[in-house]
Amino acid sequence: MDVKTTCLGVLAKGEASGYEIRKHFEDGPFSHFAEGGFGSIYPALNRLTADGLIDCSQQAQDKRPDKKVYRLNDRGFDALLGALAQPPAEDRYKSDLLFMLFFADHLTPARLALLIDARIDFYRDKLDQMRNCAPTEPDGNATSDSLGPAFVHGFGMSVYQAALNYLETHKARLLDDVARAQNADAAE
Amino acid sequence: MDVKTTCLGVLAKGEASGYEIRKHFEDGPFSHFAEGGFGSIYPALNRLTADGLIDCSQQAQDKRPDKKVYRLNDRGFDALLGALAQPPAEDRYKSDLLFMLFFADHLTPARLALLIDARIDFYRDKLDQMRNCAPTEPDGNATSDSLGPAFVHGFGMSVYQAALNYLETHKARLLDDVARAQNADAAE
DNA sequence: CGTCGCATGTAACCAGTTACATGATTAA
DNA sequence: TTAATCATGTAACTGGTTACATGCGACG
Repeated sequence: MDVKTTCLGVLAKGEASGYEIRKHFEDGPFSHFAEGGFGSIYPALNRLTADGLIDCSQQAQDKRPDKKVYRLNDRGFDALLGALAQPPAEDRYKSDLLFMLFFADHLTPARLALLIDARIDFYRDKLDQMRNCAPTEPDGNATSDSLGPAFVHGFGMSVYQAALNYLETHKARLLDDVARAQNADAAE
Repeated sequence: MDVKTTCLGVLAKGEASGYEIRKHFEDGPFSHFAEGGFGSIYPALNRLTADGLIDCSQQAQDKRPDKKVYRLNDRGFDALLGALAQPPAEDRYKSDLLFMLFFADHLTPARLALLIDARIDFYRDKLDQMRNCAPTEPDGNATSDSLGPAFVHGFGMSVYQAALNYLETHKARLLDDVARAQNADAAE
């Protein structure tokens, strides 16, 4: 599942420019399981246009480059369905932070606290942000096409919440244990 | 944080061959936040040897290629500490499954069930496997160098458990809602 | 006066994946 | 007999990241 397919997915939810697509990857409902920078999105969009899966309508703007708004067409929609019918690749998760914390005994408690606090803040912000863009309508009337987004949104929040809880409840203990172990070492 | 650094990390916990390192990425304590296949590990190991960060002792074996066991040396350890002192890159998580579930309204309930059940099984297996290789000693005596691994291990289990719980508790509802929405559509 | 947000793109680079090459042993 | 485990490696590919290029408006 490459950037091209991901773009198809974003466009299936509504027309957008390359710039807006990237925002979806960063902040929007796709942010916790997809990624892509300008350097991959713009070429992908050009490729999809050349392949006839999306249409582009140029909108002239004052003192700015033309805004190119892309819209999924029927062939593009079929291509998306095709990707959806494929067996999914395994999730991939990579974390520098966990790698570092794995070697907690080689870090000072101060640095550990810094690293963990930064991540706690990150999760708190992320959760706040997600609470403010829940995909279900305020009146509770879920439309058929918000079922998936709502499910995925809830999944993301659960996982982030679990991560946050873990860090909050185990941080002090880790700091403590590491400090004691290092004092013991120094005393030897 | 590239494969070279990750290999350094694995070797800091004990000598290993390329083959064994890959197993650590797949099953071992590094499996939930690091990855790498043979095609990246072997070149990385050769590079680290050339750079003088690890030492290699060849062990002849019957009817098999020589087993090359690598060991971290002082320079390699310093390099690891250097990497640990760097600001960590953001976590990256990519999930085909979540992307697919996002478009639940375009999938049949049968396929949704298949996808979700497969993932439920995955998390159950993973959690079982993790329970059987907890980094704390059975007697509860944590050594200083198991503090980090134990913390990271606990983190991973919490997050997997949260993901599993979510899928288990919300699966039926999603299937139901999607089926109803699709029936309504067909009736129109 | 700086930097963030808007807005698009290219080119070089690089890291990692995939496929290939080899081959014995053991369990299903 | 088929697949998995052990065991190492190379070469081609591919995909995405990074850095560069351009430029105005708004906010602090």
